[in-house]
Amino acid sequence: MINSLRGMNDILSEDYERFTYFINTATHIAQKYGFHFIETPLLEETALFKRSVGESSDIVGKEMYQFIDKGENDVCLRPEGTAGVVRAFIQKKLDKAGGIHRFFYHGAMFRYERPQKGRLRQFHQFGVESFGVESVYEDATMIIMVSDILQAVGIGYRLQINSLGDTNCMPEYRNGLVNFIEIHEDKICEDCQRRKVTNPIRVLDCKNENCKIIYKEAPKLINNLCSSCQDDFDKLKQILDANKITYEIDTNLVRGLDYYSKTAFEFVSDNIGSQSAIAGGGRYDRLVEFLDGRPTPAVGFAMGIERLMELIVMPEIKREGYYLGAMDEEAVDLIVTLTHKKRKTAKVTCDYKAKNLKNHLKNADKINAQFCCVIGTDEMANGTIWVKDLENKTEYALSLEDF
RNA sequence: GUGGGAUUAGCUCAGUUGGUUAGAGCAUUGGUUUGUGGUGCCGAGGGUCACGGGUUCGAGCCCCGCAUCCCACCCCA
Repeated sequence: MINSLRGMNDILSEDYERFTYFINTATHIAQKYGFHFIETPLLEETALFKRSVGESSDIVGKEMYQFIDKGENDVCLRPEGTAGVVRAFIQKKLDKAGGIHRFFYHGAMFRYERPQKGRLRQFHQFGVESFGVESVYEDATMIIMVSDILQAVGIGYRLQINSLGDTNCMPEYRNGLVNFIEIHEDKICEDCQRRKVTNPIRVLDCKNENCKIIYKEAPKLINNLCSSCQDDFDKLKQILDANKITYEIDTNLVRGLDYYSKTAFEFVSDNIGSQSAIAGGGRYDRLVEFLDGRPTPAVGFAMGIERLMELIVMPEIKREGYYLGAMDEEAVDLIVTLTHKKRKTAKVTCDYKAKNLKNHLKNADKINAQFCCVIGTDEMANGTIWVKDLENKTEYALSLEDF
């Protein structure tokens, strides 16, 4: 038997119902916010991710499905959605066109990691990206949209926010942090010593207990923001307060992707194990120009659908459609014909085997049909079909023309 | 990539110190006082005990390897 590859799942039956229910709900909400669907390729040039997600990130460093194709191109299965959308945005010259462009997407992402609950090698994200809006109102709108989506599917969450600064204040802060790290260099873990060179901000996120204690004394970016970033962060909090979105400020929240600046946020759930981040996002004002576009402010988020799956509260399933069955072999042809006629307007399931009434009722009930319709000898004789509404238990005979 | 646990019917799980033919519930399927479901009763099918080796007279059980899942680390959605 051939099995699926490690960390790659089939989605069917009940899972598929949940999956599409989420996509449909999120799509509907994104459209209400004025976003438009965008589909980008699963395969992109490796350089795209190296330049956007960043060489120092774990994603690029060790988690990419990277290979050389038959045309000798260095390519990757996309590990996240933003890079491709930004590439498309630039390639279609929307950066030069100016104005505001808002997109949403959903689809498979690939990361070569060790799988566990809530972490797969092929997984699915729903995300949105907004280009051309500098205002922090847009950042808040992103957060509120995530909140709307989660609420719509019945998922509780905690929201953590932080500001990562911009080109004004971040470099200065980073220097200060590196100085601090160097003073304590002999006491921190190996990972942090590496991070000092590759991406010093990441040390704040270190899980090593010893390191955590040391970094309590470290300078905090939140206290070193330039006035523009500080104003935006204050405004963001004010907007969230005004819209009754509760949040926690997590000064150690540093997103793992290099392209973020200013607003960073993460939605977490306490009910799904250690892989608790269910949505994450933030502002990335520099990314478009990093990828050779005209400088364009941008902000977005992504949600991990598999992590949401078991939390989604599904709407009550309602009885729907018809079940047709025959009680005599001679009536089978007739109910098959009626099935095809009825399918033009309704969901219809047909049983090809003659059975007694009890069996048909059982079957109709099992598939959640609203009407169980049966033809037996009596009906054959007088040209009718027996119909029972399984919801309100009424039953009646219809002439075949009226059915 | 590192460490730990698990793997027995379609699903959820029992299975004694290693000892005849590996069980249950649910699901599937057949019958049922001969045309009334979601909730009766009786029966049936369904297992290479993940896979590959080893120890033993004998392995679901012990040992080694391997795959997958789960948990933790790392990191992220």
